[in-house]
Amino acid sequence: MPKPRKETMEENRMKLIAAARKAFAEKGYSAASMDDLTAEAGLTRGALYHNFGDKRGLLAAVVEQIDSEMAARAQAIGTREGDEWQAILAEGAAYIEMALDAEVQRIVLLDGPAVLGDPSKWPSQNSCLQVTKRSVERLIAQGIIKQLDAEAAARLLSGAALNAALWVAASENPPNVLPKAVEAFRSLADGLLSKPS
Amino acid sequence: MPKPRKETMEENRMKLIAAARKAFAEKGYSAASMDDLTAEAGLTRGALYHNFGDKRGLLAAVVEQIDSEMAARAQAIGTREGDEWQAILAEGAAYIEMALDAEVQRIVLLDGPAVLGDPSKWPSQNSCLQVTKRSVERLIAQGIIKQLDAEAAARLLSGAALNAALWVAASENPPNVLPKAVEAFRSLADGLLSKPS
DNA sequence: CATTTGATATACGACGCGTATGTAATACTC
DNA sequence: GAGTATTACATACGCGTCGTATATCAAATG
Repeated sequence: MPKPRKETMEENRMKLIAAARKAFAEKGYSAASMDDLTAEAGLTRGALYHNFGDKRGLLAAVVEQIDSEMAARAQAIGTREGDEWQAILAEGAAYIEMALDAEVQRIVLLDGPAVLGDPSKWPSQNSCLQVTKRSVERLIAQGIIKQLDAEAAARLLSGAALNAALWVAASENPPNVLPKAVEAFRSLADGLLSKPS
Repeated sequence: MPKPRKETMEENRMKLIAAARKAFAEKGYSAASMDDLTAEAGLTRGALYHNFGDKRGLLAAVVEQIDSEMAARAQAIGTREGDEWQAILAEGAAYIEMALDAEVQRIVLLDGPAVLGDPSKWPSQNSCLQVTKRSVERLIAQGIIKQLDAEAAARLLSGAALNAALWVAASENPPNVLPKAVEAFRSLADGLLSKPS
């Protein structure tokens, strides 16, 4: 009773991605060795090149996984809120907190853009951005925020949030400055409102 | 009459930095070869390692140069404006436009953070951030914007601006989306005002 | 059961970084 | 001003890594 082939291949893909997540987060993309990384997963570079093409392909797969996890989490947090405006604020705060995780920071915020280019061109299309863009579009339709380009507004919001997170994480005492960052973010976001509160 | 030593050394430093700017901008940091780069400057890796320690050191020097150029330009643009609030808006727009330059983008926005870490920990202390932080502090003192943490607000503003630029640059038709980004940035910034206009 | 497909392993070549050592010219010291 | 020390830069080497080309071996297929 041999194991079906598709199955083991998918297992291997997951093992490689998992090992890559760890290696990329700990050593950074460029310092992570593919030999070490694949050995950690009990495989060799052969499997890696067959599945992902090259090192960049592997990074793209890892980024996509993390990005979609973040988007799902942000959306879940957003939909818990009563109104749509509170939802987008909560999403933003959630991004800031998620980006405090070293894995997210190193892989998605630092190495990702440097190696893969701007998030708007990623294969995964950057789920996080998609989510906030949808939120912005709904808020514009409802007349709650100004008639801006939805993509621009989403991009600025997310950029502000993620940069805030980088700043918090690099600070001496992250738990201490995190609330300041969130407060500043919420203030900034208020600027999008058509009727400022 | 031999040339003074300090002088030729400074010349060589500048030649290396200039060559590095070009190479890093064109090929990206990791793909830029130090052998090629130094040859372009009429030197060898010996000079490079003596002057900058390692490849990262060279990147740090390049980043510092570009960053200070950007800060000077932004400040010049800011002081042309009548009141302080208009000044900071103009600075933000200036950052967006400056970040459309491939050199700035590739070196300062992408490779810089990935290789050197968060800008707040750069040796140059990131002159751009310093400039906007000062502006924010003055505006807070004047009661024009809310009583937020100046560093947080500066960081968010700059993050929004620079992310906007990345988005614009990656778009199909940059000249077309640039005004949208600037408009969105100005709206966002309004959120910092203590008395929204 | 024979054959083919394809997923993974192995072997190879090339390149780039960092360091250790060499060299020559300038800057000190008496 | 001659001898020495300093040091800016060049050269040579070793190590590690990536990407590809080839080999192997198990599973799918007829």
